[in-house]
Amino acid sequence: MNLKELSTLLGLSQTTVSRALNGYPEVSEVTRDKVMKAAKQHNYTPNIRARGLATGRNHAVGHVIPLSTEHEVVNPVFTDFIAGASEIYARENYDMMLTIVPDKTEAEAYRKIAAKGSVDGVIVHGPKANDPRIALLREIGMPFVVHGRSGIAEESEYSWVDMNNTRAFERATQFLIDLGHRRIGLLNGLEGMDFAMKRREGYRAALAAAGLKERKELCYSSEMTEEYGFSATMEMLASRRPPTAILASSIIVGFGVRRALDTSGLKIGKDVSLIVHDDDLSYLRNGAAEPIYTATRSSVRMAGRICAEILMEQISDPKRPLRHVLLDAELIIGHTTGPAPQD
Amino acid sequence: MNLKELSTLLGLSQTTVSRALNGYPEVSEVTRDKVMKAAKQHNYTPNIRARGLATGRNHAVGHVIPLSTEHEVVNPVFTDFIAGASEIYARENYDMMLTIVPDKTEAEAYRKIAAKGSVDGVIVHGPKANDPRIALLREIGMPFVVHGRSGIAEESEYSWVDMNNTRAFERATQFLIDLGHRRIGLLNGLEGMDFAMKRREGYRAALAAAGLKERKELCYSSEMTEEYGFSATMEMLASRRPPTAILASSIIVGFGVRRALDTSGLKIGKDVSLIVHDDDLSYLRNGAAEPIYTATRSSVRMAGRICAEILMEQISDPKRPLRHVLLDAELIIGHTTGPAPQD
DNA sequence: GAGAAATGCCAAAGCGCTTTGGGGCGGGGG
DNA sequence: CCCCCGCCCCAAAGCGCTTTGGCATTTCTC
Repeated sequence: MNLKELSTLLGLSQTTVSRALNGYPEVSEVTRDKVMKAAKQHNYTPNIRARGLATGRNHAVGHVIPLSTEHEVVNPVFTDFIAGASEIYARENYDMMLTIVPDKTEAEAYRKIAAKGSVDGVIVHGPKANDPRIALLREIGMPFVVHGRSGIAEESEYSWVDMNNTRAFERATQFLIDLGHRRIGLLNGLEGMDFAMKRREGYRAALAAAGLKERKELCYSSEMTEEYGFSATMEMLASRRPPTAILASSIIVGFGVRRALDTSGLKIGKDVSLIVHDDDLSYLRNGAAEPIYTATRSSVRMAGRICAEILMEQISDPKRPLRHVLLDAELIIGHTTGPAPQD
Repeated sequence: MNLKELSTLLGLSQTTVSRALNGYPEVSEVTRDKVMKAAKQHNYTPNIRARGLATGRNHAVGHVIPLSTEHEVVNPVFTDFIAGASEIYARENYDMMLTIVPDKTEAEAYRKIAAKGSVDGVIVHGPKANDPRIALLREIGMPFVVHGRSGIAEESEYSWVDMNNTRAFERATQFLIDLGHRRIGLLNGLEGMDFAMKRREGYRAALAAAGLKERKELCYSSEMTEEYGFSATMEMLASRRPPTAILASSIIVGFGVRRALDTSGLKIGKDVSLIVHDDDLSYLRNGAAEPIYTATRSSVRMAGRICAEILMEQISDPKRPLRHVLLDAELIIGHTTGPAPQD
């Protein structure tokens, strides 16, 4: 069923039917009702391509999600981020186009997407500390929102939604120091990612404030897998001066830490304390009633919603001022932290 | 840059340029070369909507992924499935449209997608044991491939890619029985999902073969979260006759089991054995060199690739016979299983 | 009651592409 | 020398929609 068929069926012109459907004031309420009913009855939906061609607007946004070339892993937070974003898209009747791209060829992917002209805007995932995509997108002139930030570009020059990584890890570290811990391991995300840099800064700041030095042998950074959590912890535990507390950049890494401690016969929250960052993923809830892990928490699904909302805004009126949203992570106390053991 | 501009720039007609670009034989090689070069140089890509309008083919496929309404969780295997599928799409220059839909309104979502006409085919995720979507899609007449199967429809009437859930869980159960286990807990996926039914069948078959009865109090089914693994295990352990082995439907559930065992002071692989199903997710690798968990393993990323390939086939030639791919899961031995403890 | 202002509808152009149905031009066969 | 056939290329139609500009018809104003 297309517009033409529907309109002849109704004995009206295509113009009128189109206008009735799109809420233009030039048609009477009686006609509009009739049209609406007929459309519903015949399950008519305007062909999105044709509409896009005619209006120049696509009612679609793109997500380009980077695939770590080295490790072939796509960040598991995307499911929830996208779930959040798609709530908004559904409401606004927007489509979501997904492209998974090896991180090396990302820039090219954006260019291609822009040239194909099938989306009205994009969301940038996983910004590096020094990310060329921001400049690229500004040059192309396509609306975009960054999930996170990138150290290199002026923050005021693009829209972003980020959590306060620095502050979160500063507080977590501080909390451990207050509990008497002096040797605190950091299992950070992949070096080069902006969020990882910022977390390390927070960690470092808290240490400095307590007059402690950052020790290189306690700082790891890698793709955030369970195996990484395990092996890095094992390595630290085997060292001459093992940590009494560990900061892990994700709950999955935390799983690995837990396994390493078990394997080593150490009691979590007693022999070694653990704080994880918790993205509040739906399939990785940090406990039901009561949190299991002490964690810095910030919902990535919420971030998805906000990103999408801002992007919609930006698309519908490109003149709108840029938006910057900094989400605060809460520090929630679970069962994996306790006072530093006396030695 | 559009076709018109490019063609006047070259002093050729739009027809010729279009044909040169699309590999039609009616243009000379010399001209084709010139056109290709110019296109590359000016970063020209045909507007996808216009092409779609003209050809009736969209060069896009849809993924509708169900969002568990009750639990608001989207299955974490999608990241890897989609990563696999998108390898194929990238190769064929297809776009991927993603829609996340509360599972209640899925049927409607498919209808809408069909009416909008923006994709050439879809992949069906998370089929229920009794899933109306298959009949619906056949009725609509849109090419589709199911990831998994659905008990209700004739398997020969649609294309699917599934792993051998029944066989995998039968083997795993068998393996535990051979180790002397008699009380084996099953932490299955959500009841109603086809894969969960099939896994339970396998479990039951192995028990029956050994002359054992399936015990209701040892069979759980739920959304596959860590918390579920934990609490179900705790519950079983607290019962009069706790299990000596547990079968978990995902590695994440397995994490929860591990935590429950730790909490209870039980040694995994000694006091209680554990086998998990491992979808071989990139961010949840079951160990690096050596597997940690004893597991039934089947790569969901591979399944994604195969689904996408079959769908492409089906789209390019709808007359092609339907395809059915049954992937076998391997049983890999890790450190979480051992002989049943003597009591 | 005549002119002005709404009101409700329509015809046609145009978005950027593919594709059908020619048409000019050079070369080989009769 | 003429004709016909390939080889290359082109003009124009059409995909399904929105939107501009315009034309009746009705309602209002004085």
